[in-house]
Amino acid sequence: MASSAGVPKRNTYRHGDLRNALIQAGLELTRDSGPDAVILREATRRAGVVPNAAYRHFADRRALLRAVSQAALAQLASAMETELATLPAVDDPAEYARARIRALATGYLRFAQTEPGLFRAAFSTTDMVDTGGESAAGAGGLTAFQLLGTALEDLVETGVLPPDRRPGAEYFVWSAVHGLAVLLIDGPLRGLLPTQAREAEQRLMESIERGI
Amino acid sequence: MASSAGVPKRNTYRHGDLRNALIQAGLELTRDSGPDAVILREATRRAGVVPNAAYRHFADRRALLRAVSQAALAQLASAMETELATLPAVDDPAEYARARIRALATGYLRFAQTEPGLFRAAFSTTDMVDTGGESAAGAGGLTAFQLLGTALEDLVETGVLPPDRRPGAEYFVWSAVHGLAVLLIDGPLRGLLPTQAREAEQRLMESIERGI
DNA sequence: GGACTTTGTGTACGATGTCCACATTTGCAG
DNA sequence: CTGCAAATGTGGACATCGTACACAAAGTCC
Repeated sequence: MASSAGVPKRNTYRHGDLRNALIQAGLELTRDSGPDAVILREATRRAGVVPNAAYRHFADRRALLRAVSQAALAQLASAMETELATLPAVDDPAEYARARIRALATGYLRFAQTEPGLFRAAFSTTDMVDTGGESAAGAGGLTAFQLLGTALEDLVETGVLPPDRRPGAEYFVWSAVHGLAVLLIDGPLRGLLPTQAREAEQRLMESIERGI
Repeated sequence: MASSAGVPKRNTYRHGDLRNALIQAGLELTRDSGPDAVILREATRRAGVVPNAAYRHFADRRALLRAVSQAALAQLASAMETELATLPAVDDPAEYARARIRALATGYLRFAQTEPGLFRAAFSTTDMVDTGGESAAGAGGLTAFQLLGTALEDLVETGVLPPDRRPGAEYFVWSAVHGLAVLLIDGPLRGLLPTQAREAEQRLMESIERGI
């Protein structure tokens, strides 16, 4: 019932790119619900391979989940980069730096709400030591945190953020944005109308700018 | 291996308080890791009852998990109340109102770090419609959000928070605190030394006060 | 062209969630 | 009281999952 012979039935004994196929399948699985939906057997099924084949590429289910998580983090980073790219040029460098922060936050929140399953997966694994690992980076080669970091750096250089308030700033910004994202998709703010969600986002970003 | 006859072996046919026993067992299970550890069969085992008995009290595993989640939310609220209670009296009502907010945040963060498993469980269930349900309230009868709400109310009354900034304020405060909690126990900030965690908390609370 | 390594297969086991039929007890109507 | 329905617990069964172990096929390298 889960898989109805939708697999191309490879004729080579080797799959060729199983590891990636499994991660891809994992992404699909997590997409419409969350990391719990990443079933090892189902992933191998979709890759047209016997369950145990997965163990040639991942130590166990959790290892697969970690890889999927990395891929999801990369997508998050890409979403943020994309949002950055839409920024129109602004004369005032200070204002531009501020706009970049807002854009990053918007990209983060947008991604969380558009792809809650992937977002959950991205932050699921308790033992993800490497949110900074290169496999978590977006197309531009930077991870979500590095993106935020450089934006904060610019904020300091343009004189918007006093240097003595720079240390720890990412903790605050990131916490606020991440917190809202989580509350919106899993927490008690889930079920807010899109309009209300936007209001909350606006309100949050104002407070971030004021509080940073 | 999991359960080694540690159950009092009831002699009555009826358990008497199975529903509660199951929730209690669920809390124990979730305590040292998270909601995934809430195994229905294991819970019944600990209650000294056959697996299917659970279905007389819960529709399925997820229903049990919801109940456990509510209980965890209640513990969170209690932790916050406790933190509130430790506040020494202060003359300045404005300063006192501010201190209450800080205390609530501290209680929230402390609970998350002391009992990460319970904290995860509290916010695990995707369909928790009732974070405001009475079963989620602490000893004082208020839920975590109600506690925050009344504190914000006081902030307005004492003139600290301009009334026009009141709407949506809880989204911001809560997001920031919740976000840090999550990042600290699951996210990339996990593994921060306790001292560093405290610093991050301090920094966050300053920014919250500034940004609110 | 053979030996070694990598990758996929087959079979099997224990554990879990849940279903269905049955057993025991409680509580209430008469 | 008595008897019967509702509530609660038991037993057995099934599909599914993660994973272990032994084996098979296909690359790789001398």
